[in-house]
Amino acid sequence: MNSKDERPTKFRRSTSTRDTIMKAIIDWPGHFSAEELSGSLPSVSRASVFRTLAALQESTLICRVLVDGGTTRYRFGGGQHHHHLVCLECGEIQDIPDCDADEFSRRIASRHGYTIASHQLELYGYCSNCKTLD
Amino acid sequence: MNSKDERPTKFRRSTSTRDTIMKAIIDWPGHFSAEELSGSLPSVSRASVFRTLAALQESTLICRVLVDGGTTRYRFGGGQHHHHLVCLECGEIQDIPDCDADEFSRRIASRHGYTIASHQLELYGYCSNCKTLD
DNA sequence: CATTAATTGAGACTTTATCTCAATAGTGTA
DNA sequence: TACACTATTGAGATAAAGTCTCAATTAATG
Ligand SMILES: [Zn+2]
Ligand SMILES: [Zn+2]
Ligand SMILES: [Zn+2]
Ligand SMILES: [Zn+2]
Repeated sequence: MNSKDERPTKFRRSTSTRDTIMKAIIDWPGHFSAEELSGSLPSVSRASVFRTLAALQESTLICRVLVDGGTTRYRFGGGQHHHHLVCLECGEIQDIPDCDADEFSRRIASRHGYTIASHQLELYGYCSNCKTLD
Repeated sequence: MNSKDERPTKFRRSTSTRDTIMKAIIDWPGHFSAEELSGSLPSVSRASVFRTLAALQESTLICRVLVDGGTTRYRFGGGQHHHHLVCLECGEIQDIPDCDADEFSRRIASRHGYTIASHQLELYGYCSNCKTLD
């Protein structure tokens, strides 16, 4: 699936509700919570927002960012596998396009007898702005 | 902090409540949810279990495992930084003692102007048992 | 247009976690 | 040991996050 195809396999019909949600996600500046997204779309039910968010995560159209402390935020994923850099001070989230995990994965997989299907990596730290303050 | 010191800096007094919780965590076979831990300790309040769990995560005495799909499980961390291998079929969770993230971290850090403080990596796949079934 | 099944909305419900605050109990000092 | 001080706890209220139900709506197909 490429990033222009806004309909994951799971969806069998295209609907205006989902168009509305997708547009909001793509246009959202930065990251958002499910609740924030839902709140910004009064014409769409909460259930639909959660359903769409869940379905989109199966593709890489949406990525879930695990903010330190356990809160979950989302952002448009652009259709590319990637990881995140989260600033612990200001909360900024940057995408990291490179992924080095494959070789590591293979080594671990053979050592533990696993077949690796996916992985999740998040880096936490301080952005250039925040590390010069305090 | 080493794994024998069962009192993170955040705690200023040692209490029997926390001793009870720590013992349950150390003795727990495998991973558990906050609710399961709390349920197994009727003499300890839920709030104390959550408070202790949160405090212990600041050290590596407890590690939080992010199970695919968003559920959170915990396990005794042994005081060592490590990652996890989660079986998507049976839910088994293995610790991965090696961590290759440092070099990757440094490269990303300089490229994005970040100072990296920590990271989280989880691998998802199928254990040797489950991959032969189905 | 009619049929069929996917999708939706509204709200109840569940799960997970945090908060409040009075009561309890460590810890250091006398 | 007794006292003062304050960290910690318990119980329950509350909040946050996500799921579920089901009748009504709507896309797709012919
Ligand atoms: Zn991303
Ligand atoms: Zn990766
Ligand atoms: Zn672990
Ligand atoms: Zn690591």
